[in-house]
Amino acid sequence: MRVATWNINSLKARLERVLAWLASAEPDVVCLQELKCATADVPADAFERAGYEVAAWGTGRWNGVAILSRVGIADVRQGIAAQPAFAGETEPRALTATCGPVRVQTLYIPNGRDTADPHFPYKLAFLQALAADAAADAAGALPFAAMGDYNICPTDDDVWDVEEWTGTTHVTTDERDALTAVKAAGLADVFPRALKHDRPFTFWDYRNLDFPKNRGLRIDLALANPAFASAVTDAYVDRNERKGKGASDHAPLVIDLDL
DNA sequence: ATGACGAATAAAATTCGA
Repeated sequence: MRVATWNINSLKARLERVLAWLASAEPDVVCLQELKCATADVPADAFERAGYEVAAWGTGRWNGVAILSRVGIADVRQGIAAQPAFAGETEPRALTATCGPVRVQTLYIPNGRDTADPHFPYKLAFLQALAADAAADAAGALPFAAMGDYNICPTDDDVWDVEEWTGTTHVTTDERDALTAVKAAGLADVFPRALKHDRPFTFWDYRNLDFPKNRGLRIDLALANPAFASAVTDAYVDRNERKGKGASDHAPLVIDLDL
């Protein structure tokens, strides 16, 4: 089966591209992030016509996550245990569901904004809660992967130019340590292959010709438990989806499984 | 082909993203 994760940067703006990609890539399960719409505004009928059931959680103009599946959706869980709030709100950043033979979690980890911004400790607290939340599924018998936009470059190789990113979020030791703690729950980074160039970046800023110049980051990750990781037959970043008018600034991470 | 940012909200300018 084929599983994918993709930060689409607005479902409303991306719907036609997402539907076209579903038809061409034929994934069985897709974890989406940054819907930027409320749950009630998710066009479930359009996905159903394409053969997918939908579990979604959105509150409005920011954040929002969903899981699409053509192999069933069961045991849906909204948010993570002890999820920290920001500005008094529990934001729509996580959904977990069982889809056929796998259990998946779609994640939109807080950006952090700036190391001096309150959003930064919020990001670290979210990751700390995630490490505890993931432990049970990680140790479970079902193949499980916590995938999505982690907003962290795990290593310097995951940044197009480390010098340019010195002192910014996404590359700090605090964030990388927090990510390591999530992995310590029993999850491994499913490292994808790049379709072009040497490194499998998943995000390129809209500005400054970053995509044509391959100034990218690898921040969209799939952290898998042993049962999931051992079933992986291929993983790649579909950078073709970053091309053209109306593209998201993220490309899908696609994982094929012998399941 | 991949081209100097894009989306939501709201109605011009601001916020957010990474």
